[in-house]
Amino acid sequence: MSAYTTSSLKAELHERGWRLTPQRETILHVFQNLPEGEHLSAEDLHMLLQKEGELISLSTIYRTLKLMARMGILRELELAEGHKHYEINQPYPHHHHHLICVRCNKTIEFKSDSILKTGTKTAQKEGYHLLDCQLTIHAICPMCQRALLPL
Amino acid sequence: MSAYTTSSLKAELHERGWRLTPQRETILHVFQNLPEGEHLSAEDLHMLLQKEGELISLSTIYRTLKLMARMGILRELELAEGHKHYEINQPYPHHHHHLICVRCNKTIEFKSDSILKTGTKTAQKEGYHLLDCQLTIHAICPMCQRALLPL
DNA sequence: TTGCCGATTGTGTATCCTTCTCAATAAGTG
DNA sequence: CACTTATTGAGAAGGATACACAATCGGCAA
Repeated sequence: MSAYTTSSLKAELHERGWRLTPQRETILHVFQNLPEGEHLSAEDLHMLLQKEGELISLSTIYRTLKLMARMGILRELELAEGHKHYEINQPYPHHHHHLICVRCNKTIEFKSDSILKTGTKTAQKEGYHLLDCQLTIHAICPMCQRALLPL
Repeated sequence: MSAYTTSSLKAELHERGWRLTPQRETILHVFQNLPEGEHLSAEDLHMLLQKEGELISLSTIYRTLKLMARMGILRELELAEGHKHYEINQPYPHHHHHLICVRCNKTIEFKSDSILKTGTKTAQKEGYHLLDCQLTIHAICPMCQRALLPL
């Protein structure tokens, strides 16, 4: 889990016989420049790029998001039902976790050194190569508790 | 986060004007009797019930799984791409987390009191009503590291 | 710089999980 | 026992994601 630059992306791609394309570089840049706490779905990313005049097909977007998640560059988040969100996978001390309301999807980010340590240690102990480690707390936010809405 | 019985399920359903049906009771029983470390997808559950002669429609299964997850009775797990898995949401000291290989989906369970504490404290601090708290570690298992397969 | 090989892209299509619709059924209450 | 309304089941619909394949282009070696 470390910060990525275009050249480190290129290096890691080449290591596996893969290629650095403008599309991959563009997508990496988008996530690098995203404010902390923001995350995008495939559709979000597609529309955002269109607005900027970058026409990258949805297929490529899906392929790239999955690729970068499996490389450990992006984190795959389950913040809402039905689709995934992605954000850059930042190392300590920017690494964080999510507290999510299952009713309205209001999400709060929080940090915890000890969790990251536990995750790192657990992966290491089992011989796994760590990509991402996220604590997801499912809960009901104060407003939704009061509302007493149907589930 | 506490253990559920038929009568506590009934009570909590009635509290909201809902009903205890044989289907809901049956599904709860299945999860209660599942060995620790096992988890089912909607499809798995459907087939398992068919084998036992319990014919519950897929629609009802999906509805019930979601309902129970939102009540905090079941945990929704993302152990593989494309579909969710469910397991009973057990309290301390059975509460556990998952270390998952993103390549082959090999999953290892592990426990951590401190994570559960952190999760509980964080939810409390924000006024959220805790339903579930799970650390998910995405990584590559030793075998897949050696295989050097394409992502 | 040029040419080649093969990875990657884009378009349209296919797939699969999950949700929805609605009439029929049945749980809970007085 | 009757009534109200939540729930079920069957099939259809929806939506996110993956796939197929021809066209394109990145990287490398001459």
